[in-house]
Amino acid sequence: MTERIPTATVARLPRYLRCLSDMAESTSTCSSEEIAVVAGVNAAQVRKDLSYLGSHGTRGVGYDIDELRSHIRKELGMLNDHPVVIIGAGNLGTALANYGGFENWGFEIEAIVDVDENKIGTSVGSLVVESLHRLTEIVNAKSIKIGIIATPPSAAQGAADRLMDAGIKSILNLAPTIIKPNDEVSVRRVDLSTELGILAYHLNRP
Amino acid sequence: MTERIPTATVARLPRYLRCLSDMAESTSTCSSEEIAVVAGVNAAQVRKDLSYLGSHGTRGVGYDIDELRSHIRKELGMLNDHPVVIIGAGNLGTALANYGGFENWGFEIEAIVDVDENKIGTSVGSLVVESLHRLTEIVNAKSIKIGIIATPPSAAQGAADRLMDAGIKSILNLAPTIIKPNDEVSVRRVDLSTELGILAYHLNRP
DNA sequence: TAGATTGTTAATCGATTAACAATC
DNA sequence: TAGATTGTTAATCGATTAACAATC
Repeated sequence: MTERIPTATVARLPRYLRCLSDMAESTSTCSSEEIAVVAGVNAAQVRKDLSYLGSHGTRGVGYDIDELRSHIRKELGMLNDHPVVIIGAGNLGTALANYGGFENWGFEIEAIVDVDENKIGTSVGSLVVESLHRLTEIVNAKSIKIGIIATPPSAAQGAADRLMDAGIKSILNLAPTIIKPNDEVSVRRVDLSTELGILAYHLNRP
Repeated sequence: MTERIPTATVARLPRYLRCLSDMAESTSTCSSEEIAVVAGVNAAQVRKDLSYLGSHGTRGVGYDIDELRSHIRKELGMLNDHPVVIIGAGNLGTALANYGGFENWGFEIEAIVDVDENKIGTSVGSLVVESLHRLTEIVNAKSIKIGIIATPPSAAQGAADRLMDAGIKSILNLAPTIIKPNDEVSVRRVDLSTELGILAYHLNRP
């Protein structure tokens, strides 16, 4: 139960959670096969993934949906609040600050910072853009552990360095560049150009 | 050369391209080891990946950077233009329409559509938001093969259905929900909540 | 008990990496 | 030729899946 869960499994758990939410409306119990069909994966995969959370199913019956959902939420840390800071108040940073999808996961955008004097002080949703210089102060005051980089690529490494200096432990990098983390932080990168590039590649070879 | 390249390799090629751009400023040739260090992967991996493009290196010497870059670009289809349509003119769709990172890949946002009467007709960058009803017409007129779904989750499947009806072949789904594709299209999903969720999970177990 | 379904083991598959012959 | 580095094979590693005993 406390052993390390493979990242591939962690990445699938939110998907199961969504399927379970949908299923909860019509039934209170479900089989791995049913989850598998809705989630579009193999039933053995579902059972294996769920077994990392401990044994919460009942042989011959299946899984109690509500119980399973709360186990997954607990495992993913969704029961806690996770304050987040965004670096970069451009289009993408602004979109994220206004993005509704984070809240029911416990992610709350607590601050958005930028270096541009013209942006500092302007409103983004319910937030006011702060100066990057105040990053450490803000991170400490709000106990922020997660930062999102939404800067242009040229500024991304600088942003990452500032985040690491400020004591951030996890970084989501949305800038199309590779940043060098130190040993203390985990980084994940989402590169929309690469995603489109993979689709474009498959366009040519069906 | 024309054999199928593994998706994992396709996903790394853009990264190599970026490293090569950086290196091109100081040298005209480089080894797999040098690329590996900058890209943060294993040198054998680099050679294996590049070997899918055919043998373009020189033993004892390394790779010609310019030549390798154009081989990768060609393989990824970056030499062609790829018109793209965005469904959803909310914060995320607007951010993408204004996102500069796509152009040098040959991706051009040709249209952005929405169902909201209040949004239709308004400007987003150099585009005007069009009605979703005009999707097929626009897709045909501009020979669009790639669509990006930037709607709320509840509208994502409908958006996907419209895209497939219109003859779109590749879909990038940014809505936090799973869409059911037909056999004709390839779909990739980017879910920022899940990415944050994975980071949050790692926060608790270092 | 008979039927259903889990949890887990073992088999399979695919991706990564080490090693090294080929060769510049 | 000696040194360097590719391209590729074989070994390793990890993830997925099939199979089935356990058991509700």
